[in-house]
Amino acid sequence: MAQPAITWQAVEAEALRRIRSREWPAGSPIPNEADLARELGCARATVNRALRELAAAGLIERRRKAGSRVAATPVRKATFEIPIIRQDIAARGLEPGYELISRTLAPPPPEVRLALRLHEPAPMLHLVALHRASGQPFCIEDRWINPDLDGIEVADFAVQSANEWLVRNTAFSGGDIAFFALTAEAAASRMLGCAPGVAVFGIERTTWAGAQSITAVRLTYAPGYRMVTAI
Amino acid sequence: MAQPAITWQAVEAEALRRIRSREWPAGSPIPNEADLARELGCARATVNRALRELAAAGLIERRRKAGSRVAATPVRKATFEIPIIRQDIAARGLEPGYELISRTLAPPPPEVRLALRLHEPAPMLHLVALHRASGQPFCIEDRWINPDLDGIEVADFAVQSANEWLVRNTAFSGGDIAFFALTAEAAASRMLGCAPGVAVFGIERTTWAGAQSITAVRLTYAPGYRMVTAI
DNA sequence: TAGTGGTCTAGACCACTCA
DNA sequence: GAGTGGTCTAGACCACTAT
Repeated sequence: MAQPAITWQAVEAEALRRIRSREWPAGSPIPNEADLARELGCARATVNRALRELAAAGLIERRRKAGSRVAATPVRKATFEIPIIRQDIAARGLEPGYELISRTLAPPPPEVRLALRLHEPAPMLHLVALHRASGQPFCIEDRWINPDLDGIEVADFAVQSANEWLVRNTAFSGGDIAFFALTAEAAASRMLGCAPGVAVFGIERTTWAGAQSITAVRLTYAPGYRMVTAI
Repeated sequence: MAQPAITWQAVEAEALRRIRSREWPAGSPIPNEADLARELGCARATVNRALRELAAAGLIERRRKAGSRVAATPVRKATFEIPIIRQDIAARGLEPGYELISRTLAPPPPEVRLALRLHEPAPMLHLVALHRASGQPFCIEDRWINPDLDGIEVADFAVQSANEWLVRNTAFSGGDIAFFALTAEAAASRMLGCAPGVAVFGIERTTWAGAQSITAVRLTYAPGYRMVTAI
């Protein structure tokens, strides 16, 4: 090629410019890929790649036959990573610590059964553990695990957190995650070393593989925790 | 082509199978794109697309020259949408309401200046508003806005929330978002109609366009709010 | 320096979906 | 039915980086 090729990033930037300058107003259709490719002097695949990125970011909507249009109400999509807790602690420059508080086999409470879509109150493995960051309490991990998972009978959760064991040893097809605020009650405040009644950040996550449920976990973070990401 | 083409989804599924079956163990290198394409009988671009998706999902790590390897500690990535508050309320089947509490021009507090990377304590537009869901308090919007934005002098924030005005009327190049728990103090608890000291969910967001800061906002949700997404 | 992923091109066929 | 996006192919060049 005599000319340097147009990159898909350049096409994306140009499309973004047109959206922001209202040259392509919100809610209105934009040219089809073939026309854009001709206009910008690049291959349709390049335009496709650029527009696919914008669609993934929620800035345009694409439909076959109907074409693409600028999203009427741009929805910002933010992606954040759900790290292994130990890595989250290490990334903050602190020393990760882990302590298994209890390990029992018991029928889960109704809300856990519901979250995991279980019909029968069969016993599950219940673990409670405390993660520390440079000695300070960081997060309580309260987890229910399907006791029929391969290899779980030999897993030593006193040494390795269930978080890590599961990530490394189970497949996984889907799940839900929820973020919320809760009040640290007596037991939690004792473990986290804070006053009872303090507001703390919580995450509940459920995962399953096909029809088999894997685990439901509630993470309760020490006061002051912030989950941060760039958009 | 006599044979139906191999799709990138098929390549991705096959790679996923090998990772989960430990045929490609965690942390170990996988074949390069050209070899995989030959083995699977498809074009390298197809393999590239599949592996790019897996890399975006955090399951493999890719580096030029060094090749690709299975991530030693797979990081789950979740994407969630940051909706306009009114849409969030409507999506819950409730009737959105909006009430402007105050609108002033004042120098922002230090934490807001810091978040927006401002050096001078120039006055900014300060809005406080309450969003309601079917009459019930839903969320407090406490926002600082750059008063130099185009068209802002004619915007009527008593009618349209700043949230919506900004989404529709400003460009935007980047920002930060943070999620945390906080305690509803006197003023907030009064507006939200809850007891003081209750744990509530908060979001702080900062956005700017190039070197120009746009807005910093803190959203304080009524007790019980959960931010949910699928992974 | 050489190997690997990143990307572009030009052409083609297909799948979805609106009219 | 026909227009649009979704994808595949085969070949090519480039950019980054480990050695």
